[in-house]
Amino acid sequence: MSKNLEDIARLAGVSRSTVSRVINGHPHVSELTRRRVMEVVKREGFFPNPAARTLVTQRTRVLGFITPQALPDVFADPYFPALIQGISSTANQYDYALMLWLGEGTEEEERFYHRIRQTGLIDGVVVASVVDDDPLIAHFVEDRFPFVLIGPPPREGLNSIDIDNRHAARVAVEHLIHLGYQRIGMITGWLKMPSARARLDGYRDALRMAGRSASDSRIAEGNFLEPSGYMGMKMLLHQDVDAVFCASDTMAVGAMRALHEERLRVPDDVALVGFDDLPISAALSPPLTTIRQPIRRLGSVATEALINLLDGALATPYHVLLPTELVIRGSCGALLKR
Amino acid sequence: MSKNLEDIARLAGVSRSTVSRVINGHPHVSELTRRRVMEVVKREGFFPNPAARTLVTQRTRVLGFITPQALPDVFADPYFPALIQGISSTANQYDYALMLWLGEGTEEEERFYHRIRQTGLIDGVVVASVVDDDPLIAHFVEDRFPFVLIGPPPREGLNSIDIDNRHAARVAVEHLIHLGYQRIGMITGWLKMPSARARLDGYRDALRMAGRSASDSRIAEGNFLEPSGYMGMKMLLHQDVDAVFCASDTMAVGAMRALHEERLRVPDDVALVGFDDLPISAALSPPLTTIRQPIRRLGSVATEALINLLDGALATPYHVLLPTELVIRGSCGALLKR
DNA sequence: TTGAAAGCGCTAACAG
DNA sequence: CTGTTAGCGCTTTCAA
Repeated sequence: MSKNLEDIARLAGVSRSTVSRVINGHPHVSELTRRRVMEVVKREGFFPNPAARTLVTQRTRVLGFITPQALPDVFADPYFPALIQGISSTANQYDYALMLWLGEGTEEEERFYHRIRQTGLIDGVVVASVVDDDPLIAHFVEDRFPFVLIGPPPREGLNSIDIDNRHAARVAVEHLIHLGYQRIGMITGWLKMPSARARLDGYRDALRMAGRSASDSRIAEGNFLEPSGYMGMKMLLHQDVDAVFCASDTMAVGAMRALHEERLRVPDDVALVGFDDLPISAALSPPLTTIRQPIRRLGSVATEALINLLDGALATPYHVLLPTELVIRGSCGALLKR
Repeated sequence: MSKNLEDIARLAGVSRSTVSRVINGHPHVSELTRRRVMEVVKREGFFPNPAARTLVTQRTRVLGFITPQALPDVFADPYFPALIQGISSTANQYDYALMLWLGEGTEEEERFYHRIRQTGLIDGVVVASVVDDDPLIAHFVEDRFPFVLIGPPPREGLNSIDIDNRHAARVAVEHLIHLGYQRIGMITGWLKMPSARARLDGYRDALRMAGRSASDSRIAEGNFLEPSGYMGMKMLLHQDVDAVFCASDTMAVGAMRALHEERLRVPDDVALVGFDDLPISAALSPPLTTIRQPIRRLGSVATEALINLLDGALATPYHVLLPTELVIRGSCGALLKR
């Protein structure tokens, strides 16, 4: 049904190879033939069969995006859409298509990996949201399959990109310190994830640099989700905190719920800082002070890095940390005069 | 580097065709050879080159998912992740891979469509979040390219699936009516989207069936997003409403913000019902009464339909409306004794 | 039940 | 500058 190179060649009165050359923009084609061929190509709405092309070039111009963890559980929020938007738009910009694999948890990583590889048809992958020592990574390394990581801390031989979680967390906590809070607690993310640990480190950094001891009794372990924020806050209230840094806005919402339930006010009784800057965060009452991350950008930069890697133009090892921004709203109150 | 059929054939002492038969599970292969071949295949970790296979079969076992609108703007929320999870997991279940295209708004639909088609490598697509008479659809129809729609109202010759927006909205508003509210307003979604209009219709249905006139002055046009909920509520307050049905939870959050600002209480001064059941909705104060939609399921069912379509096993025209669920929480209060 | 051989549509090396 | 030709790795008749 659909025409092929041969048909176009015949229609244009040239050979198959000439049409191929024209289509691929090779030099050494007379301006006249080029024009004649292009005309037929346009008229017939012809485009080369990608499978055939792939068969010989070994390139598909398709990228993959993989998240082994079932994302919507971990990042119930705009993280995933924003990331994927960044990846998608950059891929398109460089004329790549995008394939997607979401882990489901129900399936062993081993099978997951096989599904990805057997599908073939991808030149390289962006991998996000891995837990530590994800076996997936080991496989990619072993198979020498091109990939770029989003999220994990820089490591030997891996190309990766992330936001500066540790620094961002430090900034958040320093904000509380500057405002005069004395007993600052933290509700952490899911500590199996590097980002969660980095934020915890940042919290400790801030306290240490302010000459305070970071008592572990003021640290509640959460998992990024709302209920864990609620429970974490309940727990921290026994520790008499006057401010809490939450490793996600979602947990901050949970913390607020706990506070409301106890008839405590934000920020008067307990101040709150979140992390993410969700769309709703500005609409909470009080509006949440939080850390904004350039998630979309994260996806874009990772994708660009991958494409460069495929072109042999990436200076490896490649490690980038994107800066974040403290967004000050009402949940921390003004300078305390204590 | 990677082995091919020929290599495996040699290793197993059979011909290329026999290996192909074994791999594709054809009958008429002796149990003995089958076993011998499979052993070599396993040992060598062999899998057939998908491009070569596609070249001859004209099938890729790859599905596409397309959303022409830049989703994160329209559905700032879990809609997108949930939908894509449903699609992805069902595709995987049937041993299909998934490709993704997100519209960017910056690009004309014409080019968008070409990008998709030229990439080739997909057997069919699931299309979500189209506005009315999206030119994309016309193209697919014209090219006889297999697709299933998520979201639009049933239409001649198109296979589509959706939740029953109209009925769901009616249920939501009837809930308010039963509770005794008298002046029920609505903040609509982006009326260019069929789902937004269907919800508006449902609102009118409920009022009409209760023998009330649906005064348009109590309808505020929004766009699904938080700020439009805020503004819509501000406007409706002039209309002296005692309850408001919001076409999205996100707008309900905005509405709450407006109410707080005016020092009005929910539900005592104004009752609120949302639509979506976001994770945070249960955590609002008061917790939001809302409509829960089976978004993940929507993706799954659409994908299954597409796969059946590809297998020539779909009874067309195919139109399905998935049921929703009213989730009653605190934002509507108890039965009023008026 | 198995093998030989013909293509699927394209790129690229080689001649001319 | 252009055409001829040999594959890329697989499926699928057709014979045996």
